[in-house]
Amino acid sequence: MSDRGKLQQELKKKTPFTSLEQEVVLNLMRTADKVQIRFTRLFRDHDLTPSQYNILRILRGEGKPLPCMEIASRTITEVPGITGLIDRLEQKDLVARQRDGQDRREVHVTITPAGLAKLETLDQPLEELHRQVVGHLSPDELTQLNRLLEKARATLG
Amino acid sequence: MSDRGKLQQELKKKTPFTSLEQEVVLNLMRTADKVQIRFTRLFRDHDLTPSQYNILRILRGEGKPLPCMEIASRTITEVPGITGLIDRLEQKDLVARQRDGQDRREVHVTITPAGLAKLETLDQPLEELHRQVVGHLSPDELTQLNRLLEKARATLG
DNA sequence: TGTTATTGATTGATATGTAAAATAAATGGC
DNA sequence: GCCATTTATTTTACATATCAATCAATAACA
Repeated sequence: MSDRGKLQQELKKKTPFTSLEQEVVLNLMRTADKVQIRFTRLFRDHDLTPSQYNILRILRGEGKPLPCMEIASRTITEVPGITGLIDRLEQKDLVARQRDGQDRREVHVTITPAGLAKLETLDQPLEELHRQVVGHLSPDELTQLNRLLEKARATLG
Repeated sequence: MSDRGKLQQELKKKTPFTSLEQEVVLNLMRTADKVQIRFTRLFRDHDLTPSQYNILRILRGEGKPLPCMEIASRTITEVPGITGLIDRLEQKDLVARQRDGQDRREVHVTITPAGLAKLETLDQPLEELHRQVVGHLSPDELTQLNRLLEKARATLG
C-alpha cells in the first residue's frame, strides 16, 4: 500500500488528499502527537507533566535562578501559564520562588535539590525513550529528517 | 551555521545534543507546534478551535449523523472530551444531537446547514495556509518528508 | 519632580486533554 | 424474565493553553 493510502486509511477519510502539502501537514501533526503521548506517559510515571519537566530542565541547564519572563521565552508556555506551573512545582518542593533582585517585580525561580534529584531519575529513561521512538531510522534518515524539519520550520517564526 | 547549531540557538540550550535521536524529536515537536499555532489562529479568526473544526470536518466527510464514540475514534480527543466539544458546537448551532437510533444510549451528532456553511468559508483559507506552511519545500522534499514521518510513526502505535 | 508609559507577574474566564468514576441502556447467560 | 456484564455517554477533577484585565514596580520624560 502506498504511503498516501496508509495515512488515508489511518484517518478513515473517504476522500484522497487534495495536495501533497496537506498530506505533509497531517503527517507532521499526527507523528508529533504520537511521540508526545509517549513522553507524556513517561513524565506522568514520575509525577510530572511535560511542561513541568521542561521548566525543571531549563533551570538545571541554566544553573541559576531565572525570572518567569525568561522561563516563558524558552518554552511554548505563555507568561500567565508560568504562574500556575511554578505554583505546582513549588508545592512539590521542586522549585522555589525568590524576590531578591534589584527589580522587585521579578520573581526568580530556582530548582531545589529535590528538583535536581527528580531530573536525574529521568535522564536515563528519557535517553532510552528517544531511541525507542526514532531509533529505527538510520543515521542518514535522521539527518535528512532534521534537515527537512528545519527547512519546514524556517518560514514559521 | 549548521542545522544543529540553529536549533540549539533557538532553544537557548548551552549543551550540545547528546544524540541525533534527541535532536530529531525536539525538531519534530517544535515544528509541529509552530504549524499548529498557524492553524489555530486561522480557526480562531472563524470562531472555532482546532478540535471543533476537526469534528465538523469529520461530520461533513461522513455525510450522516455519527455517535460520539465514532467521533472520538477519529480524533485525538478522548471520549469524555467529546461531550463538552459537542456542547459548545451545539450552542453555536453548528451541530445537533439526536437520539434516534435503535440503541438509545447512542447520541447521534449531525452537522447543521450553518455548520456546513462555516466549513465552506474555511476551505479556501485552509488550502492556502497549507501551501504557506510547507509550500517552500519542493515536491521531492515533501514526498521525502512524508516517507520519513510515516516511517517514524510506524512503530508508535 | 510628577505624570505617564512600560514591564513583570498574577488572576480570571474559557477551552481542551486526561483519568477515574458514575449513570443509563443494552446484551448474554441462566 | 432476572441479573451480571458490557457499552455509550456523561460527570468530575486536575493540568494546561490562551486571552484580557489588573496590580505593582520601574523607566521615561516633559
